Amino acid sequence: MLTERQMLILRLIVDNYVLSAEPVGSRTISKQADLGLSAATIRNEMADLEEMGYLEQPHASAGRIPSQLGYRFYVDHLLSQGADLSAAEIERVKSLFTERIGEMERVAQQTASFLSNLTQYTAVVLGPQVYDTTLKSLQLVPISDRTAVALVVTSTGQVHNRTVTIPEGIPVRDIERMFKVLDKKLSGIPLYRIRSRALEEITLELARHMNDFEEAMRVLDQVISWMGEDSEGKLYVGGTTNMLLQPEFQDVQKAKTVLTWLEHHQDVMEALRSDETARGRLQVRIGGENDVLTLRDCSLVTATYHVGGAPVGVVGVLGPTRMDYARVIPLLDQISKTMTELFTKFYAS
Amino acid sequence: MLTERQMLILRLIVDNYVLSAEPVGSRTISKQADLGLSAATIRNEMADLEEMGYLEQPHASAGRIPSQLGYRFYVDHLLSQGADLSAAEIERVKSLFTERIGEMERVAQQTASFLSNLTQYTAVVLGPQVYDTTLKSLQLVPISDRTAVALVVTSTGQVHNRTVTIPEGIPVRDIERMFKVLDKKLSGIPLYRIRSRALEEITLELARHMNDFEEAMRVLDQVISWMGEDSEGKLYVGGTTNMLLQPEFQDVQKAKTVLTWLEHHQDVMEALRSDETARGRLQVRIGGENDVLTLRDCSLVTATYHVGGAPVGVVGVLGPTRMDYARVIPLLDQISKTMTELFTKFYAS
DNA sequence: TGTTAGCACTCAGGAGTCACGAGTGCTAAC
DNA sequence: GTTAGCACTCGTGACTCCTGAGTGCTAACA
Repeated sequence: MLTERQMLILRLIVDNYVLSAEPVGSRTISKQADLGLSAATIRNEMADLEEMGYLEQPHASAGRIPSQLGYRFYVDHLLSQGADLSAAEIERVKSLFTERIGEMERVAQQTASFLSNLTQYTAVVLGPQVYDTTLKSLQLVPISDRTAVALVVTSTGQVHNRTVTIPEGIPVRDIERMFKVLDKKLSGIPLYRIRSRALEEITLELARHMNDFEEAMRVLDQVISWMGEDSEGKLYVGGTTNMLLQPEFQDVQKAKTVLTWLEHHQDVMEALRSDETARGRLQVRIGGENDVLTLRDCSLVTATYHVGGAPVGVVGVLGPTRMDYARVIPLLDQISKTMTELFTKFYAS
Repeated sequence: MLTERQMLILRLIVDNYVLSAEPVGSRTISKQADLGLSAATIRNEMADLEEMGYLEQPHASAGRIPSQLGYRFYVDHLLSQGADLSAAEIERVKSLFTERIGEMERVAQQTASFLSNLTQYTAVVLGPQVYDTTLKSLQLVPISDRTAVALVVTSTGQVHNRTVTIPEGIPVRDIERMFKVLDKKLSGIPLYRIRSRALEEITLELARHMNDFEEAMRVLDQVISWMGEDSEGKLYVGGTTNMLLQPEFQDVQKAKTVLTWLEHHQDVMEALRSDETARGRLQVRIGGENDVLTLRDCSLVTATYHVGGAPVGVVGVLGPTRMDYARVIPLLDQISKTMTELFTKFYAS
């Protein structure tokens, strides 16, 4: 639909606007572009682009800014070719991950902080999900007469722990024994199944070992009940305050809504997870394309990382709609690839 | 130095300013106060108070606002009497803590969010320190051939874990055996000592059991090395964005400095920890009294909570200097008391 | 001697006006 | 199809003026 020239102009406008955050005028383009076109010509093209919905005019005597549709076209068609990182940059990303291997749980945290530093936007990382991971070990460490710490280690190397209080009347010894039985019986079983199926299966076994069965069950439930919820992976946010660097968030009220949203990890995770299940590996949600109303002035670029072909987590960058897509997208692409490599290598057992 | 009447006026000015965030004029006071004094009289007193340094005038034709010294006097002398929570409120605070016992690690987090909700300021909680706590259990759970998760459980019920990579050439079995030996040898020893003393002590023992001693030592070091650092307790922040509610932070630049500071947990922890070692149980740092330059427009009210007489953590509220001290101080006092009770009861083993 | 009424003075903030300039749309000529 | 020229638009910043809240001071009062 668009002529070559129109696409070029649209691209130049987006590029300029991303950089300056101010409406781009025809003269600016005519001076920059190699094609020797006068401002008047550009103006005609701009008018056409506006009519087609790719550009907007904040007010009559201002330049043009890209519309949501404009960004979308830019991302879909004007970016793909040659939008890759240089070999040097790829190396740089990789080196950041190889430095401190062996602290898997912190990788997500580090990635968030690194990514936000690099982009000057806010970074979000959804830690590896443990849905189809299995139980590796279940342990109980007594602390005092009535308290103990229950430990759950998953096949992905994640550790979950919960302090449990032991009801009066039951010796800690008994509970310890119960956990030892469970450890043997349950290891290797997927986490999400443990609660439903495994519980029944071991009921008989347990009853044999224990007197006060009912009470003991309650203790166990304290540990197991949260496995479902908690197996969802944690959220890591980096560079929240970078949002305040952007001119579009100089208004405190506007900034507050976004920052508050970022504080509600549940909501953020939901937004990220919906991308995880999407078809593509890399998602770009521009402004109103976000389901969340709060993000109508923001863009969220996300990439999933995988283990053995299955998506296990999400890396994302949140910024204003006027985002430097040309930089963020390849970067995120590379990072998610590197994370996939890393996690695959690590979890391969 | 101050007459009764001057103190009353100072108190009224602070009370009003805290509420309205706008300079308080003489007429406002004369209308409110029960003492039948005209605005002119109040003006005279105000002029005196200003001369003494307790009040300030933003500009000639404006009302007065409390100076740092004014707040200090208010906190020190005008607040103490009857500045306690009502019995009902005390109950309310207590009930919030009794609801979900058994999740000690989350208490700090919950307190932060609860406190920020209640005050509309930002809340910071320094989780229980584990300095003089001892090792309860040290365990290794193998994940794959070359990786394993090391678990450290402390006498306070906290769990630390780290993924370790096992160097080629050493069978996981050997490492497992080493950990079992260590578990027995080290349990009961204070965390901060483990690295220095215990290592030497068990060297001989270990050498007997293992062939590739050097390499194994490296694995162990991965686990132990971070104990010192990590035993410092974690920081929990709640209601960061509440800062943006305050009129004094409507300027994005001002807000950004404070919010960014809050993102640097190390710095915040340092600020809190300096209060922990201070004499009093309850600290009020008003504006420039804070060492941190960033906080010169803020006040930080902190209270320590204890276990067995020794301070183990800090609860704090961060807000503008124009803070509702009359509300925050008793609240924080009560919360720290309740936390002390709670932790004491819990850690008593 | 402390308190009050009255009055002149100050000053931040909002409303109104104006000029500037960046940018557009349109028309006519190339 | 492209461009030069020109009239038109409109946000922005500078300037002025006005208002009202609040002060300080003085003189009178109890």
